[in-house]
Order: sequence, then C-alpha cells, then structure tokens
Amino acid sequence: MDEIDLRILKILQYNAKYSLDEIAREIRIPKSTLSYRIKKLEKDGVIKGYYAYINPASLNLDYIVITSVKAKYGKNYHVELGNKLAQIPGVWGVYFVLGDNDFIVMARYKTREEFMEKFLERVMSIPEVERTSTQVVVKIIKESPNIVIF
Amino acid sequence: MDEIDLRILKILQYNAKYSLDEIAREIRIPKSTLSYRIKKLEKDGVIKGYYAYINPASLNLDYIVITSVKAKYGKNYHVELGNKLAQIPGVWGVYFVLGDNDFIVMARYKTREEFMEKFLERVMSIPEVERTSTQVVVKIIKESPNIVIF
DNA sequence: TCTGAAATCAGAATGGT
DNA sequence: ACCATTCTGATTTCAGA
Repeated sequence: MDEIDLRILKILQYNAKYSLDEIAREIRIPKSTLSYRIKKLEKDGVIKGYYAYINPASLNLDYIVITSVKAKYGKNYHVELGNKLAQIPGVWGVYFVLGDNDFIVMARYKTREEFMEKFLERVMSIPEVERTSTQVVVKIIKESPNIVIF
Repeated sequence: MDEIDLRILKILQYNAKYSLDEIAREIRIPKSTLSYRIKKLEKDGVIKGYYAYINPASLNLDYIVITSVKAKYGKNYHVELGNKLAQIPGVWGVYFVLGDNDFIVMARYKTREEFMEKFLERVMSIPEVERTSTQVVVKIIKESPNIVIF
C-alpha cells in the first residue's frame, strides 16, 4: 500500500460512485491502472465492500441507544454473550471493552416501546448478563465509521 | 415509501454494487422503474450516499476507544463542544446522550501514543470539557451502521 | 408514476511493455 | 505491476402509457 492507494481509498470512502474516469483524472493515473489497483485492494481485503447509507431518520428510527452490558463470569460467557447481543435486531454495533463494563452495544429502534420489547427485555433475559445501563441518544452529531483516512 | 422501496434499500444496504439487472430480477420490476425509484430515494435523502468500507485493521487502526465526555455548564457549551469533538481527526462518531454523561465519542487510532496526542490531550484542553472517561475496545464483535432494515 | 427501447457511458478484458 | 485500446454490458434518457 502506497501513497496512491491511500488517495484512492480516501476518495472511495467518501463516495463509492465516482467513475474510474473521474478518479483517474483526479489522481493522474490511467484508468486501467486505477482499475487494477482497486481490484487488488478489494482482493486484499482493504476494501471490504460498498454500501448504500440509508438515513435512519427516514425510516423513523428515532429511538437510538447506547447500552453498557456487564457479563456474569464463567467459561466462554463473554464470547457467547457478545454473539447473542450482535444477533438482536436493531443492534448495529457491539464492542468488547476494558473497564467496568464488558460490552458497549449500539442500537436503533422506532419507538421506546420497540426498544423495550425487542431489545431490553431480550437482553435482560440472557443468562450471561449481569447488569445493563442504557443511555438514550438525543442527537447524532457525527456518525461516519466509513471515514478512516483523514 | 412502499414495500418495493424497502426491498430495494434492504439490498443496497448490504451491497451497493449489485447491478440494476440483478436487483430488478430479484424483486421483479423493470430495470428502468428500478432506476427511477433509486434516483427518487436518493433525491428524497433516504439514500444518503454510497461508501466503500475500508477495513480499519488494514490501516493498523488498532487502538479503538469509546470515550464519555461531560461538559461544563454554560450557554451553548453543548453545541460548541459537540462540534469541536466531531472535528478531531480519528473521531468517527459523536452522540449527545441523556444521563450522567453528555457525549459518547467513538474514535480510532494506530497506537496508544497517537490516541494520547491527537485525541486525549486535545479533548482535555477544550475549555467546555468537565471530565472524560475512556473505554478501550479489545474486540469489535459487530460494526455495521449501514444495516438499518432487518 | 411506470415502462420498453435506444443511446450513452462505465468497467472488464486483452495484450504489449 | 503498469498502461492504451478494445469490447461488453450496465445505466441513463426519452417518449408513450
């Protein structure tokens, strides 16, 4: 990975719909070379995929939460709990962290009721869960995990 | 937005590179109609963009943190602090939350040193900041904010 | 708003360096 | 690994419904 690859990635992370012609012109390499490099970045797992970003608000996903989950101690409790959390509909992020808590879970629902039914009750019924604590997101100031190169 | 739009979005959130032909065949509508609908979803702001997802690990972004930030009280302190946090390189998520804390900040760096220099020292020098608390992510079990429709 | 057909344009394949 | 050219097929446009 060199400087040119980084410039390619920097463009594609903001907008995957630029044409090869445009990108090639921008960074001044032939478009066949550009195509060759992008294919390589995909094959090497640097580019993991291309996604449409759908505005959660347009689907009325207005009840957004960040929940801390503490696991009970036991063999494999953490691995199993992490996977169980990841499978809950509405959950888009699960992070295993050091510190007081064990997992940070990011989730989105339409209403408080949906959050209660689909998420909270389900999480609290998982036997490996010791305790949870939820913070409600009032405003998303920034959310762009695709931006990796600054 | 009807059932067909939802099916289109559901496909594009997983892979924006499916061709119109494939999608049209899948959901059994003419591809010109599909094209028309996608354009409309883009225009209406339902589809906000198309992004390449770059594997953070391939850029050695292995020091991943989730930081809680509490703001001092004062006129517009929250708005200004939120914007300042969002502008820090390495920060990809800033959420304004209810509860003990005010902001949850998601960030990625290459090393602990980079995290200290680019993030922590900068955050702690912001006058509106009262206190911070950082959790280090040991493992990302799930991270797919583009998945909105289940 | 939907659709089929035509026209345009983008990306993949080729082959030489 | 790089690049110019060719070629295939995908997307956009347009006119009629």
